Amino acid sequence: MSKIPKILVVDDDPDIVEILRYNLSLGGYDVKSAANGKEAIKKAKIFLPEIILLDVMMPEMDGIEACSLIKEIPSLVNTRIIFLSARSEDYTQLSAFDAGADDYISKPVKPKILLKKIESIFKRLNKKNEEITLIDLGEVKIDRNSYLVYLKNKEIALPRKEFELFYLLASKPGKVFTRDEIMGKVWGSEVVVGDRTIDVHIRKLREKIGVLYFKTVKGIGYKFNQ
Amino acid sequence: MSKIPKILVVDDDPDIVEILRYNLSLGGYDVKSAANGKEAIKKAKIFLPEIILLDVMMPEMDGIEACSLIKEIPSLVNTRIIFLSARSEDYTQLSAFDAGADDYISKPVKPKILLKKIESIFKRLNKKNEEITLIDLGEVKIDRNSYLVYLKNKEIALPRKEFELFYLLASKPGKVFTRDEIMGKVWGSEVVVGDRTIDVHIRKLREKIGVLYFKTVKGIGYKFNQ
DNA sequence: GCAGCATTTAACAATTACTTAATATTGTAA
DNA sequence: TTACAATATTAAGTAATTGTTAAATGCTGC
Repeated sequence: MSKIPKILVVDDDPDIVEILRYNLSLGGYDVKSAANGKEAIKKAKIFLPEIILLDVMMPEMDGIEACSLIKEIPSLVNTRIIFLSARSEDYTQLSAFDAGADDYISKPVKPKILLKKIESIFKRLNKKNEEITLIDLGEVKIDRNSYLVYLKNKEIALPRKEFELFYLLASKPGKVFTRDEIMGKVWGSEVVVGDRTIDVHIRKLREKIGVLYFKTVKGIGYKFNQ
Repeated sequence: MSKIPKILVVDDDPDIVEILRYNLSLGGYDVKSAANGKEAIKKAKIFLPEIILLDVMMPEMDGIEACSLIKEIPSLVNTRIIFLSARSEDYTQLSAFDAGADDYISKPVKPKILLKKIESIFKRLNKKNEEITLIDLGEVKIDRNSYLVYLKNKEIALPRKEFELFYLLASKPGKVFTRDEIMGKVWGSEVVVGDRTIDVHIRKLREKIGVLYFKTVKGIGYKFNQ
């Protein structure tokens, strides 16, 4: 993601808008604001924010209604909406989620929590775009949704690391993944584990999926062959 | 929704009652009125309105007290209550919501705003009724309306958290829900509870519904299997 | 304020996943 | 072919996650 993430803040109380705007700006976001539901919808259409912070209680059009309307605008279907409210009862939460809310923060808003939430939403957004939930190679299928692998329609459950490794290799059949690449993507670049760890996992995969699928390229790494 | 929506207007000032009655009638609603809290409760029990407009300041029994009492009447639990008040301070709003109010309009009431609010409440009410309240997987049925679970036609009552967890997992059979996901959707993302809380609830479900339905995906989360 | 249930915590056990270490085997370049 | 570095194979050790209980805490209706 290269662009600066955009956030629209909607609250009828200018003080709250200012506090939020200040904190979010510090967090490096591109912030705009609106004072009510109507204005929010108008501005959102032009601004196209990734996230909208929406007060539940507002004059004229309340947040829940605004949320419903926003969710119906095609260019904003992927916009995440976070509600702000003084009440945190189940009732409100429920109708908020019915209206299409993605998260919920109760007032008074603590800047740290807010920023954390926003960050985690962006992380999720980016992840979603990268990830495909199903790799379908005919004989072999890998379903991230259920964390299952299908081999000739036989269902196989794999432990996490094996699954991730398999998923990585199968994401580009025929491509050779270097050990460094595998290490970085499956284990994370900070984790330090021994040389043999990858081999052992490959072995497990060969055992469970079939030897011929996993080709060693000596000195380089491994590749998956259909 | 085929019936004409019913609204009960409660205010000690006959002029205000008349204005509201006039505007709401134009809006196509079936309107009745009461002049104080006591009368309101009496009439509400018979009239069974979907919405009650309740003045906060009234002689004898104020709106907040009346609201609390109304919310305790079983046949009126689904009735939405909108407060009317000359004051719009936070203080009033808070105690109104504590009493179970669903919305709030400050006087002088602008007919347009009033009608819009009412309309949006009805829209929400209807939407809720339309929404899937029953998950039917054959052997297993989960009914949101009654908060009951049917297992091979045997009725099982679950406590709220267990129910919500079950409902979430069963909403997408086969999908693995991560612990974070479960936490966010069942507990709310702000709530902080210990690591073992989810496990304990899963355990209860396994105990009551059956072990084989709930699959652990170690390192990821849980999924429901039919 | 108390009874009864719901929910959470905490401590520990059990299980599973992951890593390592030791050794064997393989592929390849000289 | 030989030497040797890279990889394979095991089994065992270690770490991480989840399961289980019981007890503590919270909550709700009387």
